[in-house]
Amino acid sequence: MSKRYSVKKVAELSGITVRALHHYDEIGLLKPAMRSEKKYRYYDESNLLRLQQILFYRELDFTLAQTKAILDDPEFDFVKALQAHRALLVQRHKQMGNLIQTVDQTLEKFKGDQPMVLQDKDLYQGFDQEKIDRWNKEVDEKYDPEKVAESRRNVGKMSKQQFKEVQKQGERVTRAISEAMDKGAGSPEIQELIKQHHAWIENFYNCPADMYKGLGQLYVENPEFTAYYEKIKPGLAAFMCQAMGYFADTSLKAKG
Amino acid sequence: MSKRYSVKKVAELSGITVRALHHYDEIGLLKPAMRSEKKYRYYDESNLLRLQQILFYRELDFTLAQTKAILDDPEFDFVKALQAHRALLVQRHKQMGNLIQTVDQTLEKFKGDQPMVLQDKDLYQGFDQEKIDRWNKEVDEKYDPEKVAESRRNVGKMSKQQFKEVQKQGERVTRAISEAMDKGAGSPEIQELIKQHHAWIENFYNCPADMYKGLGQLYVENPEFTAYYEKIKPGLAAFMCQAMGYFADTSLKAKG
DNA sequence: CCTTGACCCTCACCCAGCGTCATAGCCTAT
DNA sequence: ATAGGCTATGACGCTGGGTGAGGGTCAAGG
Repeated sequence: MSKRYSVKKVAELSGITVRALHHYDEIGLLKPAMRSEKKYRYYDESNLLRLQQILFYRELDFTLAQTKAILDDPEFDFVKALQAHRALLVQRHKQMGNLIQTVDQTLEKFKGDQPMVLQDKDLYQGFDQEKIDRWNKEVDEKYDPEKVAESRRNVGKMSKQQFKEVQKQGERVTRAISEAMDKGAGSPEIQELIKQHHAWIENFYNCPADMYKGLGQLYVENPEFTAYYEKIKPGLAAFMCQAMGYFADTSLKAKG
Repeated sequence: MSKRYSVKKVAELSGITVRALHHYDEIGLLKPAMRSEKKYRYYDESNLLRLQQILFYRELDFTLAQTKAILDDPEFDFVKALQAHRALLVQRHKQMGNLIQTVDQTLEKFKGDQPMVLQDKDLYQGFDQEKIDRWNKEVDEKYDPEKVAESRRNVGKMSKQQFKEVQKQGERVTRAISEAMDKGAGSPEIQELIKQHHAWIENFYNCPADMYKGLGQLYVENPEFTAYYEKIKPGLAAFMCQAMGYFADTSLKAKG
């Protein structure tokens, strides 16, 4: 005998708009418990409970798709999801910090009332270079200095456009993997894609089984990587790790 | 005799895509120096220079419209724009910090492996309440305790839906003001809107000339407010301050 | 019983900042 | 001359809804 709530009521209770409720209905995130003959939406208490959770994740800046994934799959490890999301938030937090610093520096320069001409060609590079540096540092801490130097040499030799190109390839593979996650980490489809991923990695440095496995670990342990993969799809970081481990144990070890 | 650069060249040099260049052309942010007979775009060095600046503002998370405004209007005080934008970044930075904390707290709770049931109705309120608290605190520091208490009473008496409603009204007025900025702060159009704004403020507390003027000051001095208005339109914070001051000096003083 | 006003429905277009085709024209090197 | 690389425009896609338009529905009061 639970009460039924009209859209308006729910909107008032929750503080979101009627349109948003329509939207959530459209995308299947929150379907009303029932529809009247005349198509009126009526929600019940379980709907409200779910809405609470939706709003919780929304506040934390999850996308609606992520929220749906979390709520719809009871298997979904939401502690891990939160942890991964945390990494993403930390990344943004740092980035904001950096931007603020950049603004401050710029203001510093122009307080001395120079005319508005930005300092030469190097602006382009600044941010990319920084990312590369950080990446290098990460790798430093975890791997053989020889390999690292090799990677750095390879990256250094590439032109900006080559670099972009290679980067794009990587993204394509990653996206393909994210879209086939439901097949399972050990599936032939995924393993084929992982093979491509491994080949891609070898653009940068030779990467035998152990190292590849280690890289997979890095994806879940290191916030920067985790953030990158979680941004693409929730659970992807952990999934990559698993699939890479499998690949290393089967294909790579058999080969080497 | 400067060189001409094709879209592809420019894309490679700058690291953005050809599509983005098309887009910038469409919105008038970066028009190629010339077009061949067959509509091919050709850029020159001054275009590249401008593109540098565009990318600079882009990195800082300005919108393209803001960037356009800054670059197209040589009168535009870009130091002020940067300062205002800084406030916005700081706000986001803080918010990220808060979210991270929230995640941590949640994780803390669920480390003790309780089932996934969020703690009752209060989630809804949490964030709104917090915002209200902060707002109250701001006002505390600047104003007469009597007025503050009054405001708080009024706000407290409103139902959530009333509050939303009133908030929406305010947003409407603010947006109208932002869209008529070009008329000038002293223009009849703006002053009429400012009158509505003042009336809106008086939903919360009685607000005589001096206080209204002070509120305008707050808009440029206090990062939270500044961020709010700058998010709507760059320069809006300062503009509001000016228009409110004018209104206070003319209409309010004459009346009172 | 009828009207009024509040509420509900479904389209369907709008924002940013491009990505991603689709379809077609252009240019140049062999 | 033909291939393949570059170019153009146009149009739809994404996120999370906002903002109508145009029309049906429901409860209360006269």
